[in-house]
Amino acid sequence: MAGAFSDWRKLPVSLSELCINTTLRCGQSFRWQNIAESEEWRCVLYGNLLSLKQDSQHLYYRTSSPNLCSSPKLPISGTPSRPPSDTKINGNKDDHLLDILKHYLNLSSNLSDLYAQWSSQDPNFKKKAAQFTGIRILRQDPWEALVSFICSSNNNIARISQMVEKLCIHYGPFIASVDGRPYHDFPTPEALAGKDVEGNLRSLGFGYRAKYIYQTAVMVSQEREKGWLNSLCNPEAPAFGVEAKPGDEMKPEGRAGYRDAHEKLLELQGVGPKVADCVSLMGLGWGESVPVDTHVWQIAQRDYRFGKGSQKTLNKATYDAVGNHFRKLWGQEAGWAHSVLFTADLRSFADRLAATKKVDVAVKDEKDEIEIKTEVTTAIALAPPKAEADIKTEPEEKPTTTGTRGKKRKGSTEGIVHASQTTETRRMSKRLRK
DNA sequence: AGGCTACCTGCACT
DNA sequence: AAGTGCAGGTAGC
Repeated sequence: MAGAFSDWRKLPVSLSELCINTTLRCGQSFRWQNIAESEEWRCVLYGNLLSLKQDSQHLYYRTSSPNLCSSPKLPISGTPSRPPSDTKINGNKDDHLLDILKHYLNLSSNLSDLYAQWSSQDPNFKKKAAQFTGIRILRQDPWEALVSFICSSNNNIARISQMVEKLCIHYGPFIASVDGRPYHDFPTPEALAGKDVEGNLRSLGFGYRAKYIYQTAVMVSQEREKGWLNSLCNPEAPAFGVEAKPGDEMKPEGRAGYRDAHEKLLELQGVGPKVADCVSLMGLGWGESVPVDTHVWQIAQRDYRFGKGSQKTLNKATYDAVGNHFRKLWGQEAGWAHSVLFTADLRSFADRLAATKKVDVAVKDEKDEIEIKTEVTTAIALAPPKAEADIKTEPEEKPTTTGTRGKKRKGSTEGIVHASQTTETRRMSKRLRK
């Protein structure tokens, strides 16, 4: 199977700037597949089968070799901004891959600085974020984000992922096959607007979302201008391959472009305020978008004194009030901060909070820069439940990491075992230690 | 305008 | 072993 891929290339990134093990499975993208044996993550991006893994200093990436996936693939039509994936055979395929990665992983901004800023404004964020560093908002394809989050309504992450996988297999272009497993890209709006799509999706287990997806695909592919969805992007964070332009000024309810995108998304079937905000944040690059779902509403009530007095229920007014509050508290990238707290609240990450024994955070000023020292001490593994002897645990990932094994809940073993991997002790930079 | 309720499905939990 | 509740909501009264 290694033969199907190019050699690993690496990019220097610290775990506090990016933690793929958290970012790729915290409910942003539903398409990344974890390969347990090789500790890598796979997904098709812009027609390329991409593979990622990470250690404390580097992000490693590779792609499936083009000469090995010889089957003629159809051109992806209908998505104008999607750049051709297999141009420049002898050109810089590696550079192209790196461009995709930097864009998708949104690597241009300094996450440590953002965490420091959010922490200084909000004690609750500071407390929760210590165990959840390196969470980055991905810049996903807007259409994929739209369909994925239509699927997400009244649903759980595991099934959303299954549904997105089915969309790709049944309606997305085939890209490559590895270990007998086919990898497809995400389907175009045209593909999902075809005949019998609604009925087929229903029989594939999509439930009432089948109609929403079909109707939205028809609207986007037939009742809107080509490139309409991408035109709703934040001009400072445009679709892949499009040049960035300056945006407008921030306001309490968000920038004008964000409000406009939100309003237009609401016209689509199956898209309410929450889904519109998810698409705005993760697909259109509007950092101030704060999706308020059941989790966030609970967080707002529990930690930010919402839900009292007149605003008992989560209606339109309360929804906007929560978003405005977090924008005021966290600033222009409030949606990023929101995502960190959302992840900390996910059940599949619950062991990370339970296992954490002590957290020390020190912030120090050095000229213009702010350095953060974060030290997270994790409890030694709790005794695994009885029938667990044969459950595979990952080999020691790093010599510096204490061998923890997540407290296991009944059932979902895999998520928990993986969750504890990312909790580890980090040291400040040498520079600061002097 | 704001507050219900039905809606598909699979899985954890009783 | 069948039954219940819930999961990153939305549309339509």
